[in-house]
Amino acid sequence: MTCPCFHLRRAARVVTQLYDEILRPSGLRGTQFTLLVGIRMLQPVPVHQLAESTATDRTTLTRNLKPLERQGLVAIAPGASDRRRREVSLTAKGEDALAAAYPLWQEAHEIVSENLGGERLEALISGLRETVEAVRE
Amino acid sequence: MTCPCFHLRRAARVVTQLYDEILRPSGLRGTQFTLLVGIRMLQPVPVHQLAESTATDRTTLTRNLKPLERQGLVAIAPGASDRRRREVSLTAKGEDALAAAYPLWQEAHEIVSENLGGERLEALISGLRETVEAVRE
DNA sequence: CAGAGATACGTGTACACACACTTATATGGC
DNA sequence: GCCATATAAGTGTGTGTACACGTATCTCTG
Repeated sequence: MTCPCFHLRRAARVVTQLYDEILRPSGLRGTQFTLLVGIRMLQPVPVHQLAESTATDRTTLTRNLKPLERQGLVAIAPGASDRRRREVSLTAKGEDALAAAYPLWQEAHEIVSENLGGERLEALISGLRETVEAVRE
Repeated sequence: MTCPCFHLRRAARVVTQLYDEILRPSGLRGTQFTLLVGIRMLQPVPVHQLAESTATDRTTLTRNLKPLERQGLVAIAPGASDRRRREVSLTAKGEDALAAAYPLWQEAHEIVSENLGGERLEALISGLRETVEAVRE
């Protein structure tokens, strides 16, 4: 079987499990780490823009933000100029959590990079980028 | 950001959405289609072996089989030689559903293949296979 | 400036995913 | 044959994912 849907999901499962395991001491999941990084780059950012920039469904993002908000890692405030918007930012606690998790994230990255080979990893990520662009128009 | 976990998950989301959309008339999700194909190849297959062969957690598989069993597409019977096992097979209805969905699956595959380019798709899938092998030992 | 259409967002529902924990059955050493 | 251990599987819980639908707010046209 050469089904891209199957292979993408399977690889995502395996790699996510590795990241979750390594990141465990930080209390963050892999998805949560990357979401916090995304917020950090764009903050304060309305939900729809965060959804667009991560190719996540808007309603999924609402749900994914829930545990982070509950833990006090992100703050969500109504937009000043447009009251329909809800603008997401990191809290100080969120910054700290990200900083604490960073070495673990690096460790996970190195494991993947060493096991797969740096060049192959680069090529894979390029391929994944191209795939997103190709499928998403 | 060159995080493999992020890029894998993002690409998996985008491609899964495409497959789900194209497969919709069949009533199957992309994951369900590939799971049925896996069962078809190995049937009758105990849950743990199906989990191993798809790199899915065993408990995830139990849950994923639920809707398929409810729709009567798969049958799950206690193992004859080992009563701990529960052996999974396609029903006739499951075979039919797979056959009906197959042209749609082909269509989705062609869209990805044409948009990305056949060679790139091949390379991507090889990279995904290698990734699973590399991370999984 | 009123109302139509567009935009931003949340909730209900259902599936996908996995860890911790528990139960049932098989196996092998004694 | 009995019991310790290993193996196969399910459930509880929490997160990740998205579609259908409904609500609030904005914008733009008449």
